[in-house]
Parts: sequence; C-alpha cells; structure tokens
Amino acid sequence: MPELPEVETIKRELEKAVLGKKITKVCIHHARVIRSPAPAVFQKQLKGVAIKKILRKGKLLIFELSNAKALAIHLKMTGQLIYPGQDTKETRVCFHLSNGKKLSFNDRRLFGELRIVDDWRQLQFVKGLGPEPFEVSIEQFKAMLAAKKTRIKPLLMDQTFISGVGNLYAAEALFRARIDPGRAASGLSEKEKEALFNEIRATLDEAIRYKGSSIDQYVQLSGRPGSFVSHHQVYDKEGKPCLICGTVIKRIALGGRGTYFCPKCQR
DNA sequence: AATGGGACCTGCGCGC
DNA sequence: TGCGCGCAGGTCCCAT
Repeated sequence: MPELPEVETIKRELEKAVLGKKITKVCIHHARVIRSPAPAVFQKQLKGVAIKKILRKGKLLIFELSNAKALAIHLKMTGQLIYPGQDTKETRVCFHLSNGKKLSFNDRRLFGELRIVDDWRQLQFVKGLGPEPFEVSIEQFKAMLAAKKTRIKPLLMDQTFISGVGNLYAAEALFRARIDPGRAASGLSEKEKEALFNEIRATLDEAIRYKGSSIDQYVQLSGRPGSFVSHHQVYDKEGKPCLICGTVIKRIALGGRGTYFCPKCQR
C-alpha cells in the first residue's frame, strides 16, 4: 500500500495545503496510533505550533515544527491523511488548523504510527533506511546487489537495502525488467541489473505522475484515488493473461508475501 | 547471513 | 442470510 509514490504524492499535496499553518488543537480518537510521547503530552506539544517543513524519507512522512520538534507519521498499511478532513469511524487523530479546517489521520487497522521527536534523524527507523532508488548510481546499485545472495524481490522490499519500494512496486519493476522474483540478487547479469535499476526508477516515477495506486485504502490527500492501478501489469492479476505473452499470471508466496509474476516473461 | 513465522489489527470476500 | 475463516502487507521480533 502506501509506498514511495503514494507517500510522495501526499507529501507534495501537504506542502500546498498545510505548510506554514498552525495547529490549534489535536483530537485523539484512538490513542494506539500515538507511539510517543503519551497522548496528553502529544497534544500539548503540538498546540499552537506551526508546520515549517514537510519531508519524506522512504515511506515515512515528517513535519518539522516551529517548536524545533518533528512529527513523524508512518501510514503502514491502511493509514490515510485527508485534508480537509471530516471525522469518520476510522479517524484516529485529527489536527485542527488555524484556518478552521482539519487534517485527519485515518487508519482502519491501527498499524500506523505517529510520534513527536526532537530529532527525526535520530530515529532508529530513519538511521536504518537504505538509500532511495533515486539516490544511488547504477554502479552503486550493481555493487549492492553483488553482495547479496538473497532473493531479489524480498531484497527490494527490505527498507535497509533500498527505501521506498514495497510489495506492489517490487512486483511491477521485476516484471518490467523481466526478472523472476525468486532469483538470487547476486546471480543477476549486468544487463539484468541495469534493467532492474532503470525499471524501478521508471515505475516509481510513473506511479508518482499518476498519484499512486489506490488499491485497498490508499487515497490522495484530497480523498480522491490515485490512478496508477490501471497501469499495473502483474500486481493483483493472478489468473489474468500477461499483457506481453498471454501466459497466465501466477501468484506465489515469497518471504511470506504475495508475489505476482509472469512465469514465461520473467526468468 | 538468510529465511520463516508470528505479532500487531480490521474488514473484506469467500465457502458453506 | 449469516457465520467462520483466510487474507491483505509495513515493520519488528524471535527462532532456526
């Protein structure tokens, strides 16, 4: 669900919608999503504070605040940020802003995490993140793969290896690069590594242009769906014909995750 | 080091 | 119609 393109879409919209605005009040409808500090402190620390900068690191969203602290938001699987928001039964936290509108954090499954920190760079999660696909050269990418014997698809989803790619875009990029998701990373040819590098970037770029993939819970900040789903070639297409060769798309489990691929095109 | 499994959760779609 | 169940997948944690 929310992977790099989805979080980037929300980040860009947030910059247009809430940057510079002041938080006047925070309502907590379900405290489970507040990971730190304690809910009452969380509310107090945000009251009267302005949103000075909005960043994204991998799938993590960060608001830098006028009180020198930062609000870090991870949407995990089903988190949504909606603006302007209205409370629904899935609204867990809402931020009242100085213009009278609300920014809502909705999360059906309560996996999402909000935390206020002094320095987001010191978060363990952030420290562990690998580079984003756009932050490495082809040479670096090749060297990173050469050092790994593990299967390529779980590796692409490993945020400490590269950050931002999840189950959906790993599957799509591997299809476009014609690589079997179960192949050993170090066993890819130079050509395959180059194709994969290019296709990861191209897939993420395109997905951002279409404002993400709205399957399950993801929507843009406005609440509208992203439209990249119609460009998916394998994800969630088990039993459907491959768009290249007509072979039936298969679904297997890899690293405990549903993995879609064309057994003929991907070798 | 690599891999598998479970945990965290809810709601959906399935089979009966 | 309704019930129980498997399943979705981001991240962490533990076991092998």
